[in-house]
Amino acid sequence: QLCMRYSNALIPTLKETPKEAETVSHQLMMRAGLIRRLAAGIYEYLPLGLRVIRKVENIIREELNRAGCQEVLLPAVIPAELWQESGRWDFYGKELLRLKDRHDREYCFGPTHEEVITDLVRREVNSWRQLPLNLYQIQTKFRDEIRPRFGLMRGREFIMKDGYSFDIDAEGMDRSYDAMYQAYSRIFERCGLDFRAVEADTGAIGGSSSHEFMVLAESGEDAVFSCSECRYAANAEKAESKMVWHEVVPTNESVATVDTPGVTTIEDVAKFLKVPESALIKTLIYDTDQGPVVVLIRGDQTVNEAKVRARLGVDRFEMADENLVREVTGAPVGFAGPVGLKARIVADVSVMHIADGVTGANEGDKHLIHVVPNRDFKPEIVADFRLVQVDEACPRCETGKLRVDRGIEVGHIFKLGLKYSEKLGATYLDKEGNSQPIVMGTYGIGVGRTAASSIEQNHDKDGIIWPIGIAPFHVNICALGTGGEPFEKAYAIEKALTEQGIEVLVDDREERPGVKFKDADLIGIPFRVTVGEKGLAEGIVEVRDRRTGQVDKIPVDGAVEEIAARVRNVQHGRTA
RNA sequence: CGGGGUGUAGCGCAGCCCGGUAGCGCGUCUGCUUUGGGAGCAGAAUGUCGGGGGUUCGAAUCCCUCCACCCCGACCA
Repeated sequence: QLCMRYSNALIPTLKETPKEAETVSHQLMMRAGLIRRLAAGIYEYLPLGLRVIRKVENIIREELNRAGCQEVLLPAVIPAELWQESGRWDFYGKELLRLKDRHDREYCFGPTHEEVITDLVRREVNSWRQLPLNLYQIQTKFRDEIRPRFGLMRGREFIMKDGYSFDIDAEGMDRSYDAMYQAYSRIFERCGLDFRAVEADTGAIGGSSSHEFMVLAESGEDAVFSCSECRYAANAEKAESKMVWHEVVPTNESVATVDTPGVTTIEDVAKFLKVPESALIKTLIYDTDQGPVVVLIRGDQTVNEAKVRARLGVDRFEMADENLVREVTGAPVGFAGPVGLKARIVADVSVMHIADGVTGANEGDKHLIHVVPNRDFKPEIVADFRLVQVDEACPRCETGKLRVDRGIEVGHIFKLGLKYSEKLGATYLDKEGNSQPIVMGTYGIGVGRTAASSIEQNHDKDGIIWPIGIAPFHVNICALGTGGEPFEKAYAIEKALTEQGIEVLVDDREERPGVKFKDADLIGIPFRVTVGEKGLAEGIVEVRDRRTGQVDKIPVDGAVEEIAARVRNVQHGRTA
């Protein structure tokens, strides 16, 4: 639908900001009449909002189809058996919306579709000749989030593009992954977003790589670390930094016990014993599905639980409660240490560079001093388990420092490997006739979130400033007055522009000019064309650029060509 | 799930402490005037005061309870 008349369109703009809306994108989506809320995290898409959503979807379709992907549409309601087969029925938790039909058979409303697509592929794909294959869909998902917020940014029901690649081997998967990386970059560019592809944590699956596409915005829920000099970027869970370790000479003194009555925190112990926090060996007890694990890190550093989780390959990983701490260490919380501890111990690299350490004695109100790693205790694993901090050195280049920004995750690509194909038995016959597991990748884009993050990046005090690629219309014609020549002229321009494939909203309401201008700014269509009696008397109409605010008077004759040219210019990335 | 908060007209809010039968601004409708940045005047409509229960002669207001929503936290393939 190329054109719309405002007078009979449902565009319920609001002068005031609904109090439920906290972030700019949520506020403006409400005020511009794009969405309305039905329940927590569940929204209605109104005509303008839907148009934006469809624009994003179509950009996704074009780029994915160009990259050789095929669109499918899978069911939203999925039988429990498939999820039980993959093991996620028990694992996914409360986020999974579970349903029962009239026969009491169990289903879930799909939050993601690895199971369904893998099931389809295992039934329909048998030969290496059918691979590689890359299938995607654009569909409504449901995740029963603990706390939905920020409008479309974190809804429970949301529209997502999810895609899956199937290859004969890891090299093929890498190629598919790279193709998606490129396609995603083009998609977000066309959506007019300032984004970064950052390295992401691969979770307990381990080994494979993953990137998140983050839109930089103040309101972002995720931290993005990036290098000031090179292209390194990673999310907080994955980020590494280059630490400089000084050569240390371990103390010759043997371990000694000191009384530290009631002194339990790192800060207090350091103060009490008059040593820097970096001399302490912080000892944290975790409860995991592999049993208790003791994690050591230097006192001035913070454990990155995601790194430990990934390295150990555990699924459940939480801080031990008081009872478990006592069970493992024999002491109350605050006096744990690795020396003589009969437990599974892993350590961050930082610990191994402590020359003369202090740690808990596994006995109430006592600490140990002169502790030397590898002499007094030996961790099972030494690795990078540290949460990086701003201004630390970039792990990739020599010169850069890490900075941190807020980001909104709009896309995620992930090398799955064999996880689902093995669980569900998705195999193919290779050239030698041997059965091989299919190697998979999974790729997602939050469609509504992409639209919302565009608003976060493109707005001013008056409203939204849509990038032309996802704007609900290209041109907003404000016909001033209540009819007569301005309206006739506006309709004529509308018709001519429409014939050239340009999308036009004509504001033909019986409203004063100010009202139309305010709404035009709010809605944020890239070009506003004002057709009024005054202008027509001079033989001109006005074209206003929403982003720059610049107004140009152009002759009525030839106005259509001029407007069309400006739209094309912006569409092709040239400044008007 | 823990902590905090809010539910009164389509939207934003006052009234609640100190019970007396519901109000303001915007929006909506009608008429007249107006018409280049959210008009003016006149008139009008609109509420189970989130639901249920209780106290009371009388409850938006006090008490109990349930629900919804928002914020912070923990959680998040």
